[in-house]
Amino acid sequence: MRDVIEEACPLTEVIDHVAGKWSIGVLVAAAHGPVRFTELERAINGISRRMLTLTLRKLERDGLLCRTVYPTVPPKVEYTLTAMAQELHETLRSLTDWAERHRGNIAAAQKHYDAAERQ
Amino acid sequence: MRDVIEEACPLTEVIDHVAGKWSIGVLVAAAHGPVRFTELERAINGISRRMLTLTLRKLERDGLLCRTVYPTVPPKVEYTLTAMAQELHETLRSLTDWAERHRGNIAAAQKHYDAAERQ
DNA sequence: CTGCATCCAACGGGATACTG
DNA sequence: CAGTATCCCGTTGGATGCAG
Repeated sequence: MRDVIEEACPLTEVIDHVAGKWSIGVLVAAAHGPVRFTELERAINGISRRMLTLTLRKLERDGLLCRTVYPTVPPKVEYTLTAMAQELHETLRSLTDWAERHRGNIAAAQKHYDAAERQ
Repeated sequence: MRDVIEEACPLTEVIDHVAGKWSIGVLVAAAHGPVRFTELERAINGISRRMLTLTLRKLERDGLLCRTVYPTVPPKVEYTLTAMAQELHETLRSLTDWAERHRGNIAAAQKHYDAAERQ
């Protein structure tokens, strides 16, 4: 069998861009237009300021998020998905569909597996 | 804005199933038929026995992988994707496409971002 | 051949406090 | 408002050795 890592490489790259605990949340929250820092903080339940900042920086670095600073007082910063990220967001819909079709099966499989182990 | 976590939930679930460092590799390696433990170990470059085992168990628990033991000497174990996992594997193709279309842009964005930071 | 057990290092991520 | 700085801990994953 061929080296599978090389074959799967582009796939793992995508995953890495969104694999953080909060990346998907930001992606979804910013999908329908520009969002401000505090809006994100409220929309993404449980995220800390620190993690929000880190996630935003990472997504910005990857070219998925566009950061616009308005030099006002108090400061105002808006985050927008890039075209690339919009496309990704739509692509991810098929994954959501898969998840919704099979989440029941998965839960059942896990339950069954755990029951068998405990014996 | 609504609670985004809830909305993105099924999506993060899928990611979790595949987010391990090696899960995708196993998924791809097993996509074209049953594979044995040692085959996987060789196909997935750099994986340790420990991590291979852990990854296999996790995928099996999630109902993505089917484990068949042949009670021979020496032992022989085959891993096969379940129908659900096959479906997932095909769904992931669209992600691969996205990655291949944009990996250049992403690399450029990162380079640009890093250059701007270093000033 | 196919694992499991143990030890250990690195990293992600939470809590908290401070700032332009 | 939109961050940055520190500290700290749990989890992930690598290395190695043993076993059915």
